Amino acid sequence: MTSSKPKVLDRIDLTILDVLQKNGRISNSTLAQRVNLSASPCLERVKRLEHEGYIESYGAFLNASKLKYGMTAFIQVTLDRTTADIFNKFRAEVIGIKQVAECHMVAGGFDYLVKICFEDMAAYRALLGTIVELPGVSQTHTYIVTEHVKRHSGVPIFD
Amino acid sequence: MTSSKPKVLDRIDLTILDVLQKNGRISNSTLAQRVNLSASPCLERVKRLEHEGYIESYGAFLNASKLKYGMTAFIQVTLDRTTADIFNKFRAEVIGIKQVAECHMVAGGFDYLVKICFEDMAAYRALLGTIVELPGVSQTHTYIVTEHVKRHSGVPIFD
DNA sequence: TTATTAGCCGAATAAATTACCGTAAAAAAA
DNA sequence: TTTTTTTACGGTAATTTATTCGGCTAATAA
Repeated sequence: MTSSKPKVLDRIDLTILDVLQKNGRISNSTLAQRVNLSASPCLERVKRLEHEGYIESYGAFLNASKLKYGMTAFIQVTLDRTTADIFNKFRAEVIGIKQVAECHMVAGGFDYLVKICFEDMAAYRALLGTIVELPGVSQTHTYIVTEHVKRHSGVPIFD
Repeated sequence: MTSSKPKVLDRIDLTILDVLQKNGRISNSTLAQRVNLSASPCLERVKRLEHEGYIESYGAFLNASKLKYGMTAFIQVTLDRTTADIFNKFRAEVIGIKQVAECHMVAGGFDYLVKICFEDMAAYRALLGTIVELPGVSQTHTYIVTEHVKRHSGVPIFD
């Protein structure tokens, strides 16, 4: 037997996830203090949480405004035919657009909700032109974001 | 003179941002190799990028499905009166809801676009009930996410 | 009870972080 | 052009951290 049992996460595991989600670059020794463990079992738990897939990756949150991507918009996209082929082509191409921060297929009125980031209205027009030309796109509607009320709040750990 | 000049980011700075955005927990020494610097000037640059606000924070991306928040939806929210007071109250309360992953004020048809995560439809109903009761809410429309085509792609660094 | 397992601590060592200094190249001033 | 100043680099060394390993303890199962 190689696989380990699907152990339930205890309070310490959850605290580790909560801390790492908010401070991905904390040192293991500091993390250990936070959860009242010594360094070795703490590191063991972090490794386990990574290997079991609870932690998918680590990243840095950058200031988009300082990097010329200070504006955000959501574009509702409707495709003209809902065949698997059309969907696949659209997906493949939209993923390749760097300014597309997110793209979700949705139920409830249109097909895709695309979140984009860009510098100014000129960049927006160019980007919209690109998206309108994607395979199968029949109509779009844009909502420009005027204020970020809440952003990258992670997964709720302690309710 | 205490403040430093607003230096333009060079290729090395941009590479550092690009790498950290995708791998927030990389060690400084490995990062230094990637950008062909020794450890000390590399660390200096990272610290500078943090202090100048290019890097806002670091985080871990968790697997929401394994943590009982596998479903996502976007809720369009319209408020009944558009006074500053109503907006402020709504903002203050929506921020406090843990399952609200994002909330954006938007122009183009309704007032707020709220992204929520939840476990199942029972949890969704409870959450929608909470949101409908928030100060000033007059109507909502929900789009359930059926597929994540693209997620947490960061800010484009190299176009 | 006894064996087994899981999970912890602490020590030892390897590695990384971080501050400091000397140097060289580039920029600014003379 | 020459000198001065600034900037950014690399190397070194002290400190801190990561990581491995052995052994202890408590809970569980036989």
